[in-house]
Amino acid sequence: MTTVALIDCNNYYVSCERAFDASLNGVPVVVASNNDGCAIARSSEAKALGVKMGDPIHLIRDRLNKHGVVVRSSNYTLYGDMQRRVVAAVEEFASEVEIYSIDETFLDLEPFADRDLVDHANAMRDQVRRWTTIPTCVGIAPTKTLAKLANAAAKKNPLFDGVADLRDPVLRSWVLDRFPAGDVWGVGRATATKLAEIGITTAGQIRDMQMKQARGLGTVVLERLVAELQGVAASAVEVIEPQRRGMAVTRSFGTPVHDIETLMGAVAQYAMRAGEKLRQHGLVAGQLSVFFHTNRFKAGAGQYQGARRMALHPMTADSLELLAAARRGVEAAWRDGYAYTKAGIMLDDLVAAELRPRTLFEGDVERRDRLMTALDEVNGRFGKFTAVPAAQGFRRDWKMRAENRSPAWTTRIDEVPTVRAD
DNA sequence: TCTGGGGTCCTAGGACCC
DNA sequence: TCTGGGGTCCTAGGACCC
Repeated sequence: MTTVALIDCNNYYVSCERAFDASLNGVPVVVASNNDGCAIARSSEAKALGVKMGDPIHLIRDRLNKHGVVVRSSNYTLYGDMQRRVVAAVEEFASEVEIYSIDETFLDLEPFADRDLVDHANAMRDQVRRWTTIPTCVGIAPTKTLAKLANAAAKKNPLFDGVADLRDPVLRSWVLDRFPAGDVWGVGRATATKLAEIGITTAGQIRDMQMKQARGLGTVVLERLVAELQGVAASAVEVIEPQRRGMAVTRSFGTPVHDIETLMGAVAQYAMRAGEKLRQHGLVAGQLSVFFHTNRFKAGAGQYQGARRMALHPMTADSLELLAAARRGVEAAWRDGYAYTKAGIMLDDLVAAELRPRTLFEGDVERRDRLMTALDEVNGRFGKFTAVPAAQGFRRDWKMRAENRSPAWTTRIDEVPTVRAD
């Protein structure tokens, strides 16, 4: 038997915004996705007003205004930096820590299993609060899937007061019988529908499925899920970050793009950013895909999706090589006469830079490496886009909207909060 | 005017091989 | 006229996650 906990930050992006702006406390707050498109985080007050995850901001604008909901553009630099602090606050409470997402961390609590784990979890929550101000909930159970479920129960049911320890089988069954099948981690819309067709609507019923039935209805994924709900771990708390398989830089445009030069400018910026990400992770890529498409939500408008995949040999993390490949892809896939609203670059076949296969005719790789290092340093020190290739252009009409972005409170010296005594 | 941006894993089916 | 029985690898697409 293992003992797993999941600690999850409440309304994470909103809580990060509130950490540096007390005026947001007690009022409804929504954090919008890139381009100020959708609601991706909501304070409890905003949830109470009926704002749903993924609601398009422009469709609910009136309601937001009427209730005085504060809308913040997303500030991922801030959220990423705050995550580091949360993880640091949590580490001493577990033997192993797996960062699962920007606001969730799995903990191996096996060595602490004979303590009162509710007390243990509350001490951990206090520490996170003190270090970051961020409120959290904790779920404890024998497997990760059950810990996820326990966490959801801790959040939803006031009875638990923020910490649900479901190691006790009787309590666990009680919760599972009342937990909607579609809310179980790993059960999405398609699977929920299939389950409902055979009368399965609770987590308890999924747990009681025959393995063969689970396999037949879904795939091995559902089979594993049944095992996890039965308390048999199908996945462990993983400390080591797995090798990444792919990487992407994609953005919607603030205004539609009609000409290839402007599109190239956007794609050039994404290529530069993709190279930077590769180098940060010490990786090289073997394949680059570029795509661009029209607004699929717009009925009646001409629709087109352009995409090309280019092999990169030698494998590379050189932004200028990525840029050249992306340009060739755009040229090949371009079609006049459409209003493009989104483009992106995806990298595949990722390999650690030091394991990169060598080829003949590579050119002066070291010199280019030094150029890229210099580029990263300049842009790191003086801000993004200080040094850019001419192809990126100087006008960025297409750039995304972020009208209510909070400052980089914790990561840029010129934007740290100041306190005045007057 | 207007709907995010990342990721992972699994399966089916085609191409190709002996 | 006859037309096996395995393999592997790759890709596209679906489903799911935050």
